[in-house]
Amino acid sequence: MFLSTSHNKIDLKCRVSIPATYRLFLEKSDEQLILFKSLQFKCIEGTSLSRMQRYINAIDELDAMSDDAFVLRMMMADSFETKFDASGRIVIPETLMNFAELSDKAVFMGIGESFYVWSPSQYEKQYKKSKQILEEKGPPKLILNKKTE
Amino acid sequence: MFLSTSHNKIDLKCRVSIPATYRLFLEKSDEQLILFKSLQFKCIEGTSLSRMQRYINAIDELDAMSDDAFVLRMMMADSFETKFDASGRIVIPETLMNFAELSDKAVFMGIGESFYVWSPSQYEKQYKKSKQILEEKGPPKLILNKKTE
DNA sequence: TTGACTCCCATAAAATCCCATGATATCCCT
DNA sequence: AGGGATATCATGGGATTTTATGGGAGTCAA
Repeated sequence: MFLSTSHNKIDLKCRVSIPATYRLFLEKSDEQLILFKSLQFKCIEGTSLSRMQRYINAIDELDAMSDDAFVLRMMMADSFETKFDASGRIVIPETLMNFAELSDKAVFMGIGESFYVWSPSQYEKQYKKSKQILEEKGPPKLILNKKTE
Repeated sequence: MFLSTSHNKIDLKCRVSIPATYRLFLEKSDEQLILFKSLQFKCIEGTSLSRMQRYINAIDELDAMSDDAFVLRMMMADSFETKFDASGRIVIPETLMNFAELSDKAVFMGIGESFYVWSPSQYEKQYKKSKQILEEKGPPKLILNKKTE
């Protein structure tokens, strides 16, 4: 599982250490790491190859000219398979650096099956936003055991 | 897996470097690269020989005398098995150069099981369209429903 | 002999590997 | 529970390899 948050440095070669817990999770399940542009936020999303595979399979099931197919193809085209170096770092592709407005610092935020990579300022913004929503609207209704019908 | 996007040059001999990640994916699974006219767009589609076989099988499922089968067979007839040179380039057949309106630049767009080769202007168009759909309609439903299984 | 195609060599830029180090965290023995 | 020994983590930088690209020499066929 990808959990917890950590703040790591991005060096001049765009290398960044993936938090050890994330790395171990991937290694233990013998998975490749995929990075791609988030469809919802100005951040990078990271996940396992096999999870990405699910979306790839979905493309074949859609009408090639459908709106969903267009968006999914773009998502694949903006995805990158990454490799760890000997010390557990990856290189963030330039496209993704620009998209997420990253420069020298990255905030890793684990959300279970995947994780987000934010610039510190974007992270601050999202963090404050969620805090504000929580204050205004109260805690979300969360149903853990949802009955199907 | 064919992922990510790259912009490569086509030289005077119609040679173009296949992105190293694509090439390695094919080599690792010991597959030949097939290029053919896209059935949906004005671009070249590239895929492995074994996936092409599935296309051909799908055509056989159709009524052999139908217009659909006829059109599909005509398109498939213009598919090419390609060879890499020592530095990982292929020569784009003239038929495909014309069909996709390619001249000196090619955009490779990985979409999972296959990839597209666009002229820069056609690529722009496709990219903008998917971006616009994303803005207007939001992410595909299956992305939001992030349940495993 | 004139194209068209293939093989071979060259190179600048970029990606990757390799080694080093300080800071934490973890272990282990008493 | 202390407290030093050991491993791991995050980071830096140089050396090496790979990638993308250009161009020429050899080959085959019409």
